[in-house]
Amino acid sequence: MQTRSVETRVKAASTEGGRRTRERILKAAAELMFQQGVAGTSIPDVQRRARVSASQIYHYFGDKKGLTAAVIEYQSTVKLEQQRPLLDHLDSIEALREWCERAAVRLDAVHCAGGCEIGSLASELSDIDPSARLGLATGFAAWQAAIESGLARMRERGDLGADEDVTALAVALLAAIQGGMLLSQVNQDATPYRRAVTVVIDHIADRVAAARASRSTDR
Amino acid sequence: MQTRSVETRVKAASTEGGRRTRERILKAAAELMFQQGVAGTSIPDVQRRARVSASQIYHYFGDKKGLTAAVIEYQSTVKLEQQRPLLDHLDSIEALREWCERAAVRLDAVHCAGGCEIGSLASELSDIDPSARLGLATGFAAWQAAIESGLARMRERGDLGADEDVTALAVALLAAIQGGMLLSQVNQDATPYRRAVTVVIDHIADRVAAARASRSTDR
DNA sequence: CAAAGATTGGAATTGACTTTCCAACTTCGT
DNA sequence: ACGAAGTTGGAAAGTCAATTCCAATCTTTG
Repeated sequence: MQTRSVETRVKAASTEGGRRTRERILKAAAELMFQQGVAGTSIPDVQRRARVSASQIYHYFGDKKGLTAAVIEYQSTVKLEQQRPLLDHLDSIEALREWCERAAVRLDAVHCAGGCEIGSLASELSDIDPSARLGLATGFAAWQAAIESGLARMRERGDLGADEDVTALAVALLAAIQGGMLLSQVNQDATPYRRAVTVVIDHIADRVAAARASRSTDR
Repeated sequence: MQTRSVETRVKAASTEGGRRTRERILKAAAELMFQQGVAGTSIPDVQRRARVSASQIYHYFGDKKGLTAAVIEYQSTVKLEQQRPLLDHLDSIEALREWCERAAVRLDAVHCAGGCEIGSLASELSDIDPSARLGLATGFAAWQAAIESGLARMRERGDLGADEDVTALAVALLAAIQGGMLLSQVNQDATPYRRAVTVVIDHIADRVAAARASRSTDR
C-alpha cells in the first residue's frame, strides 16, 4: 500500500539527462548513507552532494523512504556485479582466501570506515523498516548463494565430503565477514576481520583435508 | 574538550530520588536506543518512557551525546555482569555451546529483534562519534577477553595445543556471534546465528580433538 | 529551622528537516 | 515548429527535535 502510493508518485527518468540526474542522486545518497547512516543523511545533504534541487529527488524517488529503498537495491546489485568474476569462482580454498583478502585490503584503504555497505544498512534498518529488511535479506541471500554454490562445487568435485553442510559453512563465512568487519570498524584495524575469516576458512580447509584423508583410506 | 565541557555541566545524583531518576532515564534510553537506534530515539521519547521532564535528562546527562555515552557504558557493564557466571567458565566446548545457545534462545524469544545490544550501537556510532567508538571498543574487548581467557585455560590444561592462537579463535567466535546476530536480525530467524557459532565452535572442538590425538601419539 | 543545594516542571527558543507546490525551462514526438 | 510531457529551481508550510531557562519544590546540613 505504501509501496504502491510511492510508486505512483515516482516518475522513471525517460530522458537521457534525467537518467543521469537520477543516477547522480542515487550514487550520492548511497555514499552518504554508507558514511553517515540513513538517519544521519538528510535530503539537503544529498542535494549538495549530487548538486540537484529538492524537487529532483522527490521527482525520482517519491520520498526519503523511496530513496533509501533505491539505495539498498543499488548497493545490493552494484556490489554484487562488481565482484561477479570473483564470486563465480569461489570453489577453492585459495579463491576464498583471495576474495576475503581483497575485502581486507579495501578495509585497510579506508581505515575500516563504514564496515560493510549492506551490513551497516541492515543493522540500522532491519528493525524499523520492514520493506527495507526484506530488500536487505534478499541482498544477503545473494552473497550466501554465491559462497554456497562455490562450496557445493567443491563437494561435487570431492574436495569436500558428501555429508558436508555447505549451507552452514557459507553462513558461517558470511557471518565472519560481517562480524569481522564490525569489529574492525570499531577497532579501526582490519586485524579482527582477517582473524575471523581466516579461522573460518581454515576450518573449511580442514574439512577438505579430512575429505582427502578419508579418500585415501578408502582405497 | 567536548567531554570536559559536558562533564562540567553534568551533575551526579547526590540524593536517593535523584539516583533513581537517573537510573530510570538510563534504562529507558538504553531500551529505546536498542529498539530504534540512537538517531531514532528522541529526547521526548525518553521523557515519555521514563516519565521525566526534559530538564531532568539534561540535568543528569548534559546533552544527547552524554546520554548516549552513558547508555554505551551501561550496556557494556550491565550485559557483562549479567553473564559473569557463565563468562567466567568458558573453558570447555560444552560451556561455549551452552553460552551461545543461551543467546540463541533470547533471540528466539524476541523474534531476533535488535540483534546485539552493543553491536547495534557499534554499527551506528563507530564512524560518526569517536568517543562512542572508543567506549564500544572497550566493551567488545571485555567480551573478547572473557572468551580468550577461557580458551587460554583450555590451552594451559592441554585441551588445546600449545601453539593455538587463542586470540584469533576468540575473535572468530565473537565475530560469528555478531555477524550471526546481524544475519538473524535481517532474516528474523535465529538459524543463521546458530549455524555461524556452531561452525566456529566445531572448529575449536576439532582443535581439541587434534590436541588429544597428538598427545596419544607422543606416548 | 533556615540557607544552600538538588531536583523538577514546563514554557520558549532556535534550527533543521521533510515534503509540497508552482512557475519556468527543456526535450521529444509529430 | 508546437504542444505535451519531462525536468528543474527555489520558496514556503508544517513538524518536530535539541537545548536553554527560570521559577518552584523538595532535601540536606549546620
